[in-house]
Amino acid sequence: MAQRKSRADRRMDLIDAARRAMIQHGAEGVHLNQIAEEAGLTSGAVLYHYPDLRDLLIEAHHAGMERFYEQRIKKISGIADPAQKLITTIRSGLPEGPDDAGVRLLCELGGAAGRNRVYGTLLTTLFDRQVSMYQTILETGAAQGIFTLAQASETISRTLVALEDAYGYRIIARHHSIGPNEAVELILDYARLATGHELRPE
Amino acid sequence: MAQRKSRADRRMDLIDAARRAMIQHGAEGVHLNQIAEEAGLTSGAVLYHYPDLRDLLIEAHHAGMERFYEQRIKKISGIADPAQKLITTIRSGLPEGPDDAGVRLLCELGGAAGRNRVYGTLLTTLFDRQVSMYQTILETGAAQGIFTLAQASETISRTLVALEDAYGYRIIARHHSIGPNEAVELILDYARLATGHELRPE
DNA sequence: TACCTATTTGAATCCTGGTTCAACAAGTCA
DNA sequence: TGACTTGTTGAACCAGGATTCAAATAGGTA
Repeated sequence: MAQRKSRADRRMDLIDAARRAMIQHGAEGVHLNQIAEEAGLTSGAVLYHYPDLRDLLIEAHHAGMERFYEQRIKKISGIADPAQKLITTIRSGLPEGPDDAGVRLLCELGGAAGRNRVYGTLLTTLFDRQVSMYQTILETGAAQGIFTLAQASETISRTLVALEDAYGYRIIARHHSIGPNEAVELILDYARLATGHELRPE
Repeated sequence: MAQRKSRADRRMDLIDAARRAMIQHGAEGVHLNQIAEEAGLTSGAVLYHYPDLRDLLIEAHHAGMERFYEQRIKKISGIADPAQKLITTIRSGLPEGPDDAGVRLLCELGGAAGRNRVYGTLLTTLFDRQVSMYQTILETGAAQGIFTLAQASETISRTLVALEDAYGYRIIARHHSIGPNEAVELILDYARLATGHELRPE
């Protein structure tokens, strides 16, 4: 028998297992048994913790987003210079490669969001939070006279997040000539135009 | 009994039915019976034409993309002025609303492309074709002295297609403050920066 | 008209996946 | 230690989806 665990621990395991299973089989194509197997449990045990599987899937997506967002915040938290901060932020929004689990999960959601209000709201919220994140950086830089913004800070921020999203999809789909490095460069090229800063990575 | 049809006609019907069914139930969550019902047939009849359902799904996606691309080409074909052409092209790449069937189908594919090479290739090909489309417009405009390009035409084109994609997802997910009009305006705002043209719709 | 073939049905069958639940195991606490 | 709680299993059950195929039927054709 699988090791017995506390309710809280097991739920965390299941959320993780669901994340992995969804990446393998799709957010909507995933089956209870696949999640159970991924968690090293039987389907009964999964149902014991989540009588309604949809709740587990939503929690898994939610957790995936939080993790994604927290990781970004963490990566940029120590950087003082707005220009370097901007560069790092852009990098942190892209998948590391076609198999990047965090972004894969987000991409899964894109289609489902059209059918499922909860998923739509989750994605929308994430988008808005990322926009705010960029806006703070841009306005700090502008206030310090480092950036000369060519557009409203909200417009630039939305554009940056949109570009991350779109190139994320390209990378996941294994575009032959757009990988993580090319995507960073494409986005930076826009950012230079929008901030009037040369944005050279240190 | 459903009206008897020729092989070619029936296959077209089925492709259309599969498109509708996938939009309702997801590219990977869709079931044979749902497609059959959508086509007004029994599951046996569907299997008679497509012994392997995956072939039907791929053809349906392919057809959806072709239609999407052809519609864009058609909308801009009569326009001579590069600026107006650019504006119209941008509009034609966005969904008309959250229920736009063409774009919904494309969004379905985003997640699956990470798992399925065929889907990845389809999306990649579409992306590249759209980039070429923009590139032609930009270079024509530049040659005529109407546009003053601030970046390489390929970079601008990629950025434009990426923005369309990303805002398409936002619109499908029913973002509260980004609808088709706002998305057009956001993209145009970038296009102004990149082309040096004010891009006023006539 | 009568035949021939391609298309479609409907029922039978198999299979997969979800759901339930009694029994059991592993802790916990008095 | 023994009773109690909680987590887990495994088997039984059920629903529904895929697959198969003989039979029915519509259209085309000679």
